[in-house]
Amino acid sequence: MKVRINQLLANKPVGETVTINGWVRTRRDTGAFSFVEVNDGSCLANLQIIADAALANYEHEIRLLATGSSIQVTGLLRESPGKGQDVELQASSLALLGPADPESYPLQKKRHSLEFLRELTHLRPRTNALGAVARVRSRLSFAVHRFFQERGFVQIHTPIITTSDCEGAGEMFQVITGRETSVGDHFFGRPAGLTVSGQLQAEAFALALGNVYTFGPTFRAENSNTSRHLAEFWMIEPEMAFCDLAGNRQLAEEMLRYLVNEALTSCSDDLLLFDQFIEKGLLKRLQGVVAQEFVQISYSEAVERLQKSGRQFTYPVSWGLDLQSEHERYLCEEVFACPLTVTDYPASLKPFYMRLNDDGKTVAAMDLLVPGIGEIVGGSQREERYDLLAGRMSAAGIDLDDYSWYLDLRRYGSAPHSGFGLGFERLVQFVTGMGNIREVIAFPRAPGYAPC
RNA sequence: UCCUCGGUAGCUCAGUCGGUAGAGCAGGUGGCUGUUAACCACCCUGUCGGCGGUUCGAGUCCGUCCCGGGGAGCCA
Repeated sequence: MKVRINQLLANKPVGETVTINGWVRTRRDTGAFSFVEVNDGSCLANLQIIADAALANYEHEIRLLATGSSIQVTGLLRESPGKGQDVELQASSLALLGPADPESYPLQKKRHSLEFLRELTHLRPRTNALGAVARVRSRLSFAVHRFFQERGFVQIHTPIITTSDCEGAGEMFQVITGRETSVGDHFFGRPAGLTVSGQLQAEAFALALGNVYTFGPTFRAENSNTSRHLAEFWMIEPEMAFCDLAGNRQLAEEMLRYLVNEALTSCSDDLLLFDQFIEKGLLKRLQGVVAQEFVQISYSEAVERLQKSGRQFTYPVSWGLDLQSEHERYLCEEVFACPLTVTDYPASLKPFYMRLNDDGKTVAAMDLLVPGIGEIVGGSQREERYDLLAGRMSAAGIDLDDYSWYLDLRRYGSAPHSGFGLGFERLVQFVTGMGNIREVIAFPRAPGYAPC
């Protein structure tokens, strides 16, 4: 019976004959037999194979098995007399499927730096840490859908090629065919780009179906070279009709807590590895996120707190100026030491679609900041009042004709509505403790960087 | 894009005052052992990131470019 190692280690069917497939992590020889540790990607743990010298291919194949080789093993599962594992597989046959030349195979049975592994984008999922990231990411992705589906949200596949920019979301990649010969000769009849956000289109569906969400790739042509930016990343964007900023904030916090809890319960082995080797204290931090209420303050309160802190900052703090990274980090990491939502920013700092508050100066915006990463969620209540929206668009220099469809949503049956964007990779960073966002996506894209 | 710190063996790194390069791991060979980052012995391994300059002599000093880390801006 062909089984996966995670099943085998969970059920421990001692006395049964099973077949496993996987890649050799390390081999140790004794006089009469060899220990072969195999990993099949189903879990972090390896399975220890006992390959006896009596096997036909022992001398010319098994004893030469190198790290990275793929093998198929059939044998009897039995309790292990040694320390370090409960069960082991006594091989009755061991077939070498794909050898890996130890002279040239770049992955060794030791720890490599994450920077080095990044140069081996195609091989790094075979390592403990990057394999664990892939499993955690997959669980989180699934949990995102479960979270929304359990709450009656409808998933919308908003367009990847778009002709609507979303102000404040960054620069767009242009989409052209290569056949265009003159300016104005556009495949779509007008200039098009890769989406920087599905928000505007999601709003159209929220104002029809109530609660919707998108979860798809997003593209930003910004020349950002940081540990938390990618040119191609995945974003989750819920949009809710008849929902104000408070409800919006509540959903964001509930969602973050739900997803962290999902990782804690279904990826405990992988998280243990991160806790040990990637970020000491990760588990404690994540458990805190699940247990405690997040802090919420307004932008004005934040400015006040920063001014009264007595702390010397590089950048000035004054009402009307944007909060700098150092300010956000101070509040989030030192003052509160927990996820922090900052709301109601000055209108001048935020894009046109955010709803103007009654004070006439601020908008119903929110940024959810987490320690170590900074902004993980950015959202707002949307401006649902036609005149106010049109006014802010004009002030921003936007051609109203280009966005007449968006204004229509306010012209007919407009309703208060809210939504946010959650950067999926930043979530995976937060959950795994990975310091660089390029470690949490399979094939990262960044300025000057797209190797495969 | 800006600031800053780096780039030396397959990997992780050391290299003093400028005098021609080393360790651990990996790899190879042999030995030993229910081992588990196995262990012991021996062997192999270099465009010192590229180009140019200073110097009798450059891994080391200067210029420049490329690449990487950290920070900043932009944001998710």
